[in-house]
Amino acid sequence: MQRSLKRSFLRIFASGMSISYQYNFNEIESKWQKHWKDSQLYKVIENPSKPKFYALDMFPYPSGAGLHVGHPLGYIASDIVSRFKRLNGFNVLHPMGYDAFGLPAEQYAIQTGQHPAVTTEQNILRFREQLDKMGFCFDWDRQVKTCDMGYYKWTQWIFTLFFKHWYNKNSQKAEKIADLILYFEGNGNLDINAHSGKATIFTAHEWSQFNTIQKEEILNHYRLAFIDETTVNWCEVMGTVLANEEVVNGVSERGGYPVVRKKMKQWSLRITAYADKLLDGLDTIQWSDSIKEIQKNWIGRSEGAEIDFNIEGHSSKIKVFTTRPDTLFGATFMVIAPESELVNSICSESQKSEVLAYAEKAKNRSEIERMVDTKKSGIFTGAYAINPFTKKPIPVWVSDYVLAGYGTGAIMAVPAHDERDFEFAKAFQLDIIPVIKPENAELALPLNEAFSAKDGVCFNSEFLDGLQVKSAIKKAIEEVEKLNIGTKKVNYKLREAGFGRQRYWGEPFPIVFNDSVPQLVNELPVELPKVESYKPTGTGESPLAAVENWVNTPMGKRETDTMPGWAGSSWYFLRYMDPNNNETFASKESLEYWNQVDLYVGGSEHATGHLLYSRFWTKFLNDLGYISWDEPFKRLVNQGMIMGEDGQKMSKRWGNVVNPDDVCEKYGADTLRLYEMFLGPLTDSKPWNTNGIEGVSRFLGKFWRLFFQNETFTVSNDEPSADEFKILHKTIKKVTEDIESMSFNTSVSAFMVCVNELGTLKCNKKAILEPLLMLLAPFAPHITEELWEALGINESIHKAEWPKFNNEYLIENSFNYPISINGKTRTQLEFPIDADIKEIEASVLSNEIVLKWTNGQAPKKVIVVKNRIVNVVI
RNA sequence: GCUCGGGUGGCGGAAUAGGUAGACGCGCAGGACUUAAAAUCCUGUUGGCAGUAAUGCCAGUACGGGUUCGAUUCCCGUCCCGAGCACCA
Repeated sequence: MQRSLKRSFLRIFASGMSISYQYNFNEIESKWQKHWKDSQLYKVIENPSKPKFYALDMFPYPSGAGLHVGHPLGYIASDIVSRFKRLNGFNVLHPMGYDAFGLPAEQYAIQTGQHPAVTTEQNILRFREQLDKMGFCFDWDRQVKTCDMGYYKWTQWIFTLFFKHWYNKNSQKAEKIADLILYFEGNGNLDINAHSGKATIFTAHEWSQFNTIQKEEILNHYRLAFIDETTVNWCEVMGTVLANEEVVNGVSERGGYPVVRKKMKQWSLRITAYADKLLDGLDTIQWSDSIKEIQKNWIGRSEGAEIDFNIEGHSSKIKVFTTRPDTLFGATFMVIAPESELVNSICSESQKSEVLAYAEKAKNRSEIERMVDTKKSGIFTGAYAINPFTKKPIPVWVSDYVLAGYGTGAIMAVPAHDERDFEFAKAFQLDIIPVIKPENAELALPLNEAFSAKDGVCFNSEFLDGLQVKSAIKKAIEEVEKLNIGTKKVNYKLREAGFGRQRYWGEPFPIVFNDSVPQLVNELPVELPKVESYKPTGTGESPLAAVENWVNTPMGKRETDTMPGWAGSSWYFLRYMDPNNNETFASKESLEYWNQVDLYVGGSEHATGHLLYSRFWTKFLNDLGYISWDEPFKRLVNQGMIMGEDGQKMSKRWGNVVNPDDVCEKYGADTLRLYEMFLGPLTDSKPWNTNGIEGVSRFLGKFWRLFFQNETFTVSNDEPSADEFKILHKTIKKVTEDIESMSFNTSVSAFMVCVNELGTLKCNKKAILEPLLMLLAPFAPHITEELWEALGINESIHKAEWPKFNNEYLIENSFNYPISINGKTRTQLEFPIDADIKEIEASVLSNEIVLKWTNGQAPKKVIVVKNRIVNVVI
């Protein structure tokens, strides 16, 4: 009695108001959200005395549907890391904004006539309201919206940089077009090693004779932003060009109208200049293997040779790309793409009408037809090429299995060693001559499939006979180069990035045309004008084309296409560093301080779009010296999808959408945050489970009640016991490690274990609960702040210092060994931590359960792994 | 077809420099408190067999092999699921 009276109890009343035994999360959360906002707790300013950490979420497109519980998953994870880093002494940049240009807002405008700016703003307000309820530590002063003029001014500015630069393969850098022109004036272009289009060779004198239009045509081949003839998805019924995602299975997503491929002139960015850098850079960043793999495949680098084939009776040649020059002796025919210019020029008179008819039909084949019908089709041109090694004439065919856009649009066909060529040869009874066989075996002839393996030996191949494929490739290229008919060559699947959209709701180009010569507009921004109608013009031009007083300027006619959705998102991570700067896209100092994004969280669906383009723009800006690094995102984590309770994708269509507002209302934001983390590993897809949230909700209730006795807030100043310290430090260790490895589900579990154990011990000691509050603060910022205040601490818990882990509390003096017989655990025995192995062995062998198994026999072997396990082999 | 992931209780998932499989939570069953309910707390919960019970034995991490004293973890083969690419020469 005397002792218990002597125990000192602290009874603390937060700011004169007693803290309720009931955990009123709604009250607590709105109280602190307001408080944090008023006190600008999350305001971030550059502070060179502190190390920085940049945690970024992929900014959302503000759709009309609002957020469902799947959207904030990644935001919660990055929020936890941000808060954790801040508590560990980092100055953390954790911003949010909106990817606000795009199709859905425009579609909505077409239907309702409401200006996209208006509906976008409404949607943003709704998003903001939802985000605010979840207690994120975003610095909203740094918000960016890609559709703001103050933002897209700089998107346009970056475009002007692309326009004003070319890629020099010698320096491996983008350089000024102005300098290139100076060079042309003095030297022509013979010695320029550029990543460019097909520019013809000219001398300095010839250059001086070209007129402005001719000069621009040439420069267009060099510019990194250039006008290109590209294939677009044209929907005749809708009278508009469609984006790839608007075309599903060859028909328009809306209405299901047929879509054809149509050539059109539009802006492109010369991303292929950066193909190698984009590939090599992957080795320097911490991204998931799958995303790296997707980008690798997308870039699709392959090494081989380009070889010219003479055509009998023609002066022109057929240039082909092949990765297997070692099989040249087996090339028995050639195939050119239907789009190839050679189709018309080489085919014999007798074949002409048939060939042209085939080519025409193949060119217009829709995607859907191509997908359904993979049988080989083709037609003989009547022309023969000469195999440069065998000197034999081989027929030239046209077929749509050869793609115009890859390599040279023509191939040498080696049916014996390529499956597609084999199929074609079978269909049209063409010669199949094997030239590679397995190392220690003969090929079974006649072949019933192509032998395409790359580990084999050449035969039937004169000077290549007996060589392994790898060395034969080398030798064949040497020979081709000696004969002056070809050269070593690297090819990429990566296409130039189409940069024009025939749409209204996007960034206007800072371009006017004067006699078809594009010129930069110097005054930025070029403002997006208001229009009467958002409907497609039917001509394939954007609705801007109808705004005559905007299109026609004293300088010339404006470009009426707008930039694609990915323009604004390719550099937004830089703007957050200095979002309100009117002088430059971001100041040198802020760029240098915040530097690369340390952690980027977002969906994997952007693997070949946004994530590739951002890397491209970063490398380009690095070339120009605007930024000092050449990869934007050091570490990338792709959160998984949260599916509906029925296991299907969460969507209005299935009626399985869970709204985070409702969850916050019913359980509180802290519970929502904790539950989303507890569901499973961040990167996995997993279904939502309404029952599951109860468990997390109960946990927070238990946690809250640790601070109460007899329904009164009561925390003791007593010194904790060894057990209590052990529980705390075990949790510090686990949670710290788990946050670093982004294993949030297991840290929530560690909290539950900790609270269960402290509950059993009825521990209410300040020395334990105070550090525990800090551990939980990144996950559940409101409840911890409330209890922190109740402990009488004035400064916010989110400005505190992360608890230090002390291993001494975890040191045990004994270990409970699992004792197994033949690998199966049969009992357990406790031994001192430093017990002698011999003693353990002797003691184990005399144990009665072990004796039962050994049955008096001496064991074959006894394995003792110190402080791990004992295994007795009998 | 090719490439990359992944298959663990009724469910979400823990545990891999090889060392007690199923942490934590849900669900379910039983119990305490209550006139009752809610809330809260306690106990049990991989399957099979045996036993009144404590408990014991057998099987078990998609399937079949292998390496090892010991395999969810490493190796080989098969099946299934998911994602990406898809005539790229």
